[in-house]
Amino acid sequence: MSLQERDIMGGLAKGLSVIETFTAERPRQSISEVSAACGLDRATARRCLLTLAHLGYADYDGKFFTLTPRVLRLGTACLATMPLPQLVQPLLDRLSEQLGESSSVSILDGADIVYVARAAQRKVMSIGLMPGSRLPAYCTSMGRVLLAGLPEAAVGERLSLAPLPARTSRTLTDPKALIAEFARVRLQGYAIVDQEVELGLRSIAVPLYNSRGQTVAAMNVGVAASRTEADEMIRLYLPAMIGVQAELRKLMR
Amino acid sequence: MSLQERDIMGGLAKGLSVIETFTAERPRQSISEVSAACGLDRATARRCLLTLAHLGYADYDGKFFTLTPRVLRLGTACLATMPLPQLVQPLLDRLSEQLGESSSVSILDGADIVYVARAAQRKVMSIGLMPGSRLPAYCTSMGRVLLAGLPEAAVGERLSLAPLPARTSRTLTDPKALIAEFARVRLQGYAIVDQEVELGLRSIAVPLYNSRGQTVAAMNVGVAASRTEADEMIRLYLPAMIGVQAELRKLMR
DNA sequence: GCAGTTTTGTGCGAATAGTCAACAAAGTAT
DNA sequence: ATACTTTGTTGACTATTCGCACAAAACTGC
Repeated sequence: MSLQERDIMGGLAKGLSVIETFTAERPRQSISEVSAACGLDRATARRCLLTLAHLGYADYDGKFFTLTPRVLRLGTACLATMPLPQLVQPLLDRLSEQLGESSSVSILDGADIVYVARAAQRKVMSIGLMPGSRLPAYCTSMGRVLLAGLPEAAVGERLSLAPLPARTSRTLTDPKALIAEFARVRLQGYAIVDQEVELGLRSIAVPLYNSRGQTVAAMNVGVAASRTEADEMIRLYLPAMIGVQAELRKLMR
Repeated sequence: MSLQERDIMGGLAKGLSVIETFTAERPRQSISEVSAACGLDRATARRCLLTLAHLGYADYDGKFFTLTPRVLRLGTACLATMPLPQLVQPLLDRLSEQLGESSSVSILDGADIVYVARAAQRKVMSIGLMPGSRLPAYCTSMGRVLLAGLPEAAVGERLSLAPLPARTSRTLTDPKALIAEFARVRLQGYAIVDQEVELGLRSIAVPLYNSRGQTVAAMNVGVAASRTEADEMIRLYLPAMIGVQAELRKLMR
């Protein structure tokens, strides 16, 4: 065993990767499917699944395994440890009501943004968003604000973690163009994304800082493209967003 | 090792229990704290935590461990496998808008209800609710509907899993009274809870069935006590809720 | 019905993790 | 300053788990 990996528990790592193989496309999996999905030996995958079932994290009908709501405790254990959601939720509710549009807060995880708080005002997106939901960072306004706050080397690394599909005809997918856009976002202090995630949806985002000036999250306002032009968004939404940004900066550690 | 526990992986079980020791009250924990919280040897807890850190599920500053957003992938892996949230969300949005009040869907996990979908209309509760949030089943309208759908033996077991604190002066806490209330709920097909979770909050819930008639979830409408009397809720909200119940029944497998 | 294919379950040796105890380091109280 | 507690780390020994190979069972297509 290698020097630095002396204290790594293989069983735990394998079990967690087994949980992550369950997705919307594969909600019910047999032992072989799981084994193939995460590259484990069938015997090992079987033991992981039986362990999960024994602990109440999975159900087993003799053939297929499914995850149980108990798994949600793991995720909420994490959300609960974050002070950010509780702190921003009231500010977010007020902002959203004031502007009459949906507003969200997200943080970065790998190449994704993860929603941690949301105040929905009217339904704009076809996909349902809720705390814990994920979207790729490169094509979202919050993602661009968060990536713009990272050192350039780290950005390249994150972009290489996942493919950059063109979600709509307007999606920026060229890494160079994206890096240039991040530089622009860093300078102007906000990001606007115009129907790059989904046609008909525009979004503007600003970074959220803690009291030490570190970027800890991003906040956005999303609006139907038919309601507001892209350049109008700056005038209509940005001032109120900057206000929340300043308020939260005082509250965060 | 015993016969049925031959295929249980201790490392996985221990690692998951380590994740669950992180709560809002203990967001940052040292090795010893984790060790004490889940009854593991310090050496074992250390290896679990180092493994989690190595895999990106935790951060380590040399002294304290914190969970990272990556842990959320585990929980959302589960939410994503459930067809229910996607199916009910549009119905819930419509119902909520129609009635002008917040509406939610939840399922049972142990002695808790877990929110899986929510359409917020106005802020009634002091605590923020979102998909993944938990409340004790015994004192919530959705919890009572769900418990009423279980065999009586199972109900007693679930109630004994956790204490039954009186969250307000009106909370039912006597197990016998609760069992009687469940019987009433079962007969009438809905549950009303009047300020037992939180003062100022009333809620009415109905079970949601699949096409085979099994109870798979519960749906509620919550309202400020000052806006609607308890007996008014039946007339104002129940008919629309029954409509959604019938509609969903056709959609669910 | 039967052979071929896929999937699941089970020993066994090799490798790994868990326990316990000792030790070192840091903080606390006296 | 010294003794005492608490905490993190390491090593040795034991027990358990991993992954391979094989056996059994289920599912295919003829």
